[in-house]
Amino acid sequence: MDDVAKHAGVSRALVSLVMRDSPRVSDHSRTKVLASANELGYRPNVWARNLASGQTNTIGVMLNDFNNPYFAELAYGVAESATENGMEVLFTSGWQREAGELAAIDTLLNHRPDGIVLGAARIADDLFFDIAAQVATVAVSNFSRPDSMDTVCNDEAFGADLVVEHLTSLGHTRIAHIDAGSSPGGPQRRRGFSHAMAARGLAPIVFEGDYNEQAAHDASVQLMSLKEPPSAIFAANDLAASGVIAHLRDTGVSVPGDVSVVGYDDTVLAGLGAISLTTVAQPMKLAGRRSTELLVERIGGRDVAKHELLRPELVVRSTTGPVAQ
Amino acid sequence: MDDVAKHAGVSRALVSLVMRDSPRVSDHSRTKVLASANELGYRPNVWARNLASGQTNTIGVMLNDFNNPYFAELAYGVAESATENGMEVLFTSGWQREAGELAAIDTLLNHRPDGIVLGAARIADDLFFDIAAQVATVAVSNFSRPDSMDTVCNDEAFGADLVVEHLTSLGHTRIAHIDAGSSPGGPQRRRGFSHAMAARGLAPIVFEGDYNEQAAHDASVQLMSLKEPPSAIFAANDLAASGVIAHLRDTGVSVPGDVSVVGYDDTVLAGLGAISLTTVAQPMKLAGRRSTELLVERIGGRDVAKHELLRPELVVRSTTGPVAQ
DNA sequence: CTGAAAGCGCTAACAA
DNA sequence: TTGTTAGCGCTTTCAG
Repeated sequence: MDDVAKHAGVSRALVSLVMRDSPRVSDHSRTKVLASANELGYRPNVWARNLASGQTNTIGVMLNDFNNPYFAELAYGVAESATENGMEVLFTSGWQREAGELAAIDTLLNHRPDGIVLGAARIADDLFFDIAAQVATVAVSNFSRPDSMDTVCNDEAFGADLVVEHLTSLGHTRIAHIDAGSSPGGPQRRRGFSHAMAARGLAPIVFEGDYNEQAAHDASVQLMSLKEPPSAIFAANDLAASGVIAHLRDTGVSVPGDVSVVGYDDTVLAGLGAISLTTVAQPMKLAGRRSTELLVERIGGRDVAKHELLRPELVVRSTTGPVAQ
Repeated sequence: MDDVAKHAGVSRALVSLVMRDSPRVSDHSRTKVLASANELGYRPNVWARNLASGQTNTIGVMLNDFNNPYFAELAYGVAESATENGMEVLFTSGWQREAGELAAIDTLLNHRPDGIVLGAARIADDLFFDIAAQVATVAVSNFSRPDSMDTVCNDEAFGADLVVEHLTSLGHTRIAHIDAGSSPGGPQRRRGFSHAMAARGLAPIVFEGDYNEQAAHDASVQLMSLKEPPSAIFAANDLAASGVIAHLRDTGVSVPGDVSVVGYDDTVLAGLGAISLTTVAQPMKLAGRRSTELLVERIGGRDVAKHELLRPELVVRSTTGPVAQ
């Protein structure tokens, strides 16, 4: 910094002001300093800056799983909004294991970001409290509502209702849901489905599954061996829907000719030409944007918790059709 | 730190030694200090530590795209190996755009990790030099070989040869490759394919495509309208293969009855029950592990570049079969 | 806009 | 094994 000051013929304090984008520097000085900095290959040392200022201008994001497009969208939303707010973003992954999540959060906390967003973390509630006590925190897709932190969730009940509405409008009445057990969002989707069916005077058929192909495949086997198999299956998510479709195809059942299938999440695989799955799109990018904004507010001083509920949309593709005559 | 020292009744220096896992501290003092630290909720301030020590014990990873399982595996390998080496990992994404990559690398550089991994970065070669001059760097899946940095690549030619060997052993002779143009790895795969075909006395059919569904779909349309359409198609990657399969299915061509299709990368979508694609698996997790290890060596003082070439494997699923009679 | 001075929380010699 | 003493590179405050 001294070198830059010398090179530009100004004081160290001025260089500091320029590097911090202070408004009270003349344009002339600013360009001069910037030029010198560039020429000397000077890059402010964040550690020193953080140490002195107590701020990082960085937000940390813990993603339960890098392998899930659902989180990729969330990450993108956070990054986009953070850039607009002049902040940087660092990511860690929990690799789908709770121990991994803990380590990931620890890494984040070690680097002391100004705020963190927890993507569908499956850690215990009191750990959430611990974390929120240390740094501004927003939890995404976590339905517990501790008042110490903000949350952003999807309106799962509304999504389930969209699915039921779509299927009934196609004439389906025997509709089955393969759920996600107690995995995050699972209970909400199941409840939403049951309500939506009941509201239309239909009996909800629910089988236990999970957010993966195998569990859904197995549930599908049971489902199709019922005396009166359903004419439509609403799977826990896209991956589960893929498992169902694979099973139906293997057993010579036409999709959507004989049975309609709906997924959830609108991940890349749903859009694949070879699958083309009707599904429910969650606004994860928006969730990411909102998370960043909530964090910025928190950092700015807000101290009451906010809880957001986002509305999903139905994306109709080729795996749903009129009920067979 | 002072508080902890006071609480434990020792010197600040001792606390520092304990926090750094120094071997020359008595077990008695260590447990005492650790207990106090825990009780007081003390967490060493990394900024101060980094500033004073000049080290972060962190490695940064730039992934071109969070949405690609190919990178997720790489990330996992890096993380796993880093943990074993007592280091932490921070990720950024380039969101598939060059400007994004630059920003992502900048964020990483700002936090001054001990080393960085560049996952299939598409930035210019001289930028690589710039970066490698600032910090220990390893480039993954980048075939330029500047001696200032280590590289880890997949043996694309070998992978292409595996595909050709598999298809010819099934009796195919009219085999087409939809390539990835000049995208990373594309030229290598194309060349490997041509060599493998030529080595077996077969004429290589090559159409230009890219690493996405649409480009492959379009190429497939052209390919199938040839006077003598191929009996097997080797796509640039799994996504491209999905585009090909969608087109074939839409036009009533049976896979693999009429035409066999092979992908590349063995991403999740290849394993999907609804697709079940024969593909080439790249050892990306291993690539991640090797990257970390190379970095650790570099940080440890090695100053000659190492370049690694990893061997892919063929994964046979349901989209390839004997040539139609 | 400048210059000086204090200090962020820690590490790294060195001496005790 | 412990205590002491300098910094690490920056921000912040304040008077000019």
